[in-house]
Amino acid sequence: MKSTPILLQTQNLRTACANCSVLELCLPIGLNDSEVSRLDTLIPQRVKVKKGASLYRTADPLRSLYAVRTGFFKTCIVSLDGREQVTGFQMAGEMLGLDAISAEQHACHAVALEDSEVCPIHFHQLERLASQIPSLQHNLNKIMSREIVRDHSMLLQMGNMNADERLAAFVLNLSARMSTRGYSSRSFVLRMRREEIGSYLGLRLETVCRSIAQLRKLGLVHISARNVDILDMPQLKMFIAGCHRHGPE
Amino acid sequence: MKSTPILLQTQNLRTACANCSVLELCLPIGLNDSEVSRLDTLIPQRVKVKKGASLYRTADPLRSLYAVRTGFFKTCIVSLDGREQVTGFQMAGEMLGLDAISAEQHACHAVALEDSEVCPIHFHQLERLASQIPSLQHNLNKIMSREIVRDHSMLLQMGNMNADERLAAFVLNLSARMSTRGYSSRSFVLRMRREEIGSYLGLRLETVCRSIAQLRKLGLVHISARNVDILDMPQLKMFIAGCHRHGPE
DNA sequence: CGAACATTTGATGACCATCAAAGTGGGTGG
DNA sequence: CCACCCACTTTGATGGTCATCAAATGTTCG
Repeated sequence: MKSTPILLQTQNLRTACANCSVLELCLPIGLNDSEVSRLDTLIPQRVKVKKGASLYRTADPLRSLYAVRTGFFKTCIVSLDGREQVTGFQMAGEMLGLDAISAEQHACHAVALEDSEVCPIHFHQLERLASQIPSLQHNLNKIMSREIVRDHSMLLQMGNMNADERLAAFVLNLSARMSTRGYSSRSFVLRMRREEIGSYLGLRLETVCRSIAQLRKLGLVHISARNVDILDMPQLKMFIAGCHRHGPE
Repeated sequence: MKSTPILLQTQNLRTACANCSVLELCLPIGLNDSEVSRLDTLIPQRVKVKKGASLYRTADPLRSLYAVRTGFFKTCIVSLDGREQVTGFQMAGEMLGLDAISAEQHACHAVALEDSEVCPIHFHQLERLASQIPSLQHNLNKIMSREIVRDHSMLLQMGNMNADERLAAFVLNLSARMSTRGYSSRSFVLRMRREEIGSYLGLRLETVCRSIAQLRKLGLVHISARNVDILDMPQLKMFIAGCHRHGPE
């Protein structure tokens, strides 16, 4: 464990959702100016999290939810006997900590995969404010629901797709999220190691490598180290729809 | 497809959460009497769903969430190329439809596995009422969060457990939920077929059979047709904690 | 009671995990 | 700035687990 629990606090000046680059992806989406500034009051200061550091750990009491402002996180759970499962990767505009609401304590471990910055939102204050701002409550409901839909899609991948298909779906998912944030959907950089991709997809890291090689051989993507280039987006989408030969012919 | 979309409507008399046997497990938990009766007003009538019938289908517009009053459901999603994944089994006191909030339409297909009864709760009315009753909103948040935690636990099972362990975890999960509802945790009846268990666990039905045989051979459970008897609860729990020999010695 | 459906068990093979070793790249300190 | 080192990645060889195909047995319900 080289992760350090140190959270660097920054910016005593009032933070402002209104100026945030992911305003349109995040909790305040659709709120009017006055509502946004009321939400701002729940975020006294942003918090920087160094690469490799934990934002929170399993069983930490729920204090805040966290909106990722910049950077990249993974969340993982660990079974009683130490088996680890990455449950998600979170990028700018996405929320961390939703699984803590259920038992008032975090059910997973959140680690920054690069130097990152989050907006902590005190949860009980958020609930109170949400009861006064219907669209804020609705946004929170939608964000939680979206996470449920995403998880179900992962279950489909783990239950019904082979290694190559899972990797293709993973790459396409990242691609779509990059695109939503205004980055290229064709070319981007992976923030996580092969082992973490593997854990997320229910595969070993060697299998991830082999699937990368396979997709490259098919001319669908080129992945070298952490650099991803999607060469044939339509075919890649066809690939996960099962429209490809399962035999090598 | 033999499922019929017919929903039999019953009971014009006012329904009453207050008299419901799963009041303490369901959305109204912790509400006071007056709050419960306000929630009641959102449930004009209960709906019966025959075994094999669909409560809703993928892409149906979100109208209501559904609390299961009696019976048993499965939810499943289908990929573009027709691969099916069971995403959950729901019993009395559990909510159906949470995944529809995200896109205002259902993301899965809900089918009754036995004659069942649900309480439809008009979602937009629920949101409005929840903004007036903080503990109702909090309950909804907790229920959604619990679903997220459950899904993450399923991902751990699919990603890190072998077939025998998944089946053991599945049986233990049902056992705990039966117990919560006042039924025996040691002896109960499965409502789903082997194929549905398999889909849920990311296994083929034949593998489910073999894992059942394996757990029987180890003296942990006896499963015959749909009847489950847990013979050694502590050992069964140890089993999924990885505290068992992986080789046959 | 019988037909349709569900479950069980066996035989075989595919896919992926495991073990092993070589190759690559990034960060750090000299 | 370069070289070294360590962590990460890639590729190969082998075996185990689970999927597939097949056939027999059991169960349910009209």
